[in-house]
Amino acid sequence: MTRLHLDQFLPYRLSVAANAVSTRISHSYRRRFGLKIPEWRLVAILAEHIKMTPQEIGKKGELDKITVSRAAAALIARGLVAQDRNPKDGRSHFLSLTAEGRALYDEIAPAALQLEAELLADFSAQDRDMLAQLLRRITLSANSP
Amino acid sequence: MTRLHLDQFLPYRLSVAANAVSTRISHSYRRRFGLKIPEWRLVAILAEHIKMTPQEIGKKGELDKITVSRAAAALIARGLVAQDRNPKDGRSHFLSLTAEGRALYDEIAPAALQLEAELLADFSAQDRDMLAQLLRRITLSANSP
DNA sequence: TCCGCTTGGTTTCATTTGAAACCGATTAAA
DNA sequence: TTTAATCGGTTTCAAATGAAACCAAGCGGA
Repeated sequence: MTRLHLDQFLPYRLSVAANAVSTRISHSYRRRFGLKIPEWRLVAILAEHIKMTPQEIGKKGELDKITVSRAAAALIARGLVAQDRNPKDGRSHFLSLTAEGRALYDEIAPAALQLEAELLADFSAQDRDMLAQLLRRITLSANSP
Repeated sequence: MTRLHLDQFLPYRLSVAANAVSTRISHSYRRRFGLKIPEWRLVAILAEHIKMTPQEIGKKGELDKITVSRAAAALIARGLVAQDRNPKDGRSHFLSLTAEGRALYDEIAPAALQLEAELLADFSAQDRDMLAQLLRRITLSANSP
């Protein structure tokens, strides 16, 4: 039987990599824009979709409903996100970026891309595609019980 | 300028993948062996190294000293890990697995490998190597500046 | 229509996490 | 030596997270 070596154990390597990237990034977002990761995700999703219910956002961004709720509350408090009534369903509501939210996004997006570019600085285009694809497969695999 | 699409944004994909794998795994460890991830890491490291100071463990396993300290305390309380004085330095001490800790490890290791095998079920050997290598590079890259 | 069941979202509470303060032991400098 | 700075590790405190309870609003069958 193959012995277990932590160094070569996928869940370990994955966790270490994600952690390294995520702390690097989150410090940057936090410091420069006052956003936590879920808040940033929510902004990014709304920037791509105009108008969404919390539930749709959660599904799209792999955030649970508690997280979405809290991130939205924080962003609304800062005037970056607005809430509309959902005429179809009184329990729910739509979220969207305000002009101010959009402006912040327009400022963050290039910074985010820049940071990604730094991380991937010495990856070829093939490497990048490969990595993206492998991560997607792992995600599927981990989610399919 | 390339637009930002969350779906294709590396930090996002990486975080989603790591999260999926990690929640899957941590539930399993927790339920079956009563271990949290850092505790499991500590056990795995001690299984490979016999005797180590908390500091060495932290370096080896990418755990900060607080985390190591707490994991060790929990494991010692359960009788899975023992503490020896470090004759060279009175501030520090050595940690090692007890017989009981070793026995637990011998039970977990195959389960961990099994779980990894499931996650990687439809990955070729090349895919696995590629993934491992890419993750390592990303980690370095994120930690470097 | 009424009543129980589900559903979207929020709140509460307990647990986890990380930063900074802390403590005793060691080293370096005077 | 004595004293100051540093270092390994632990503790404390505040913030972040997740599970479960909760609250309306909608749904569905009698």
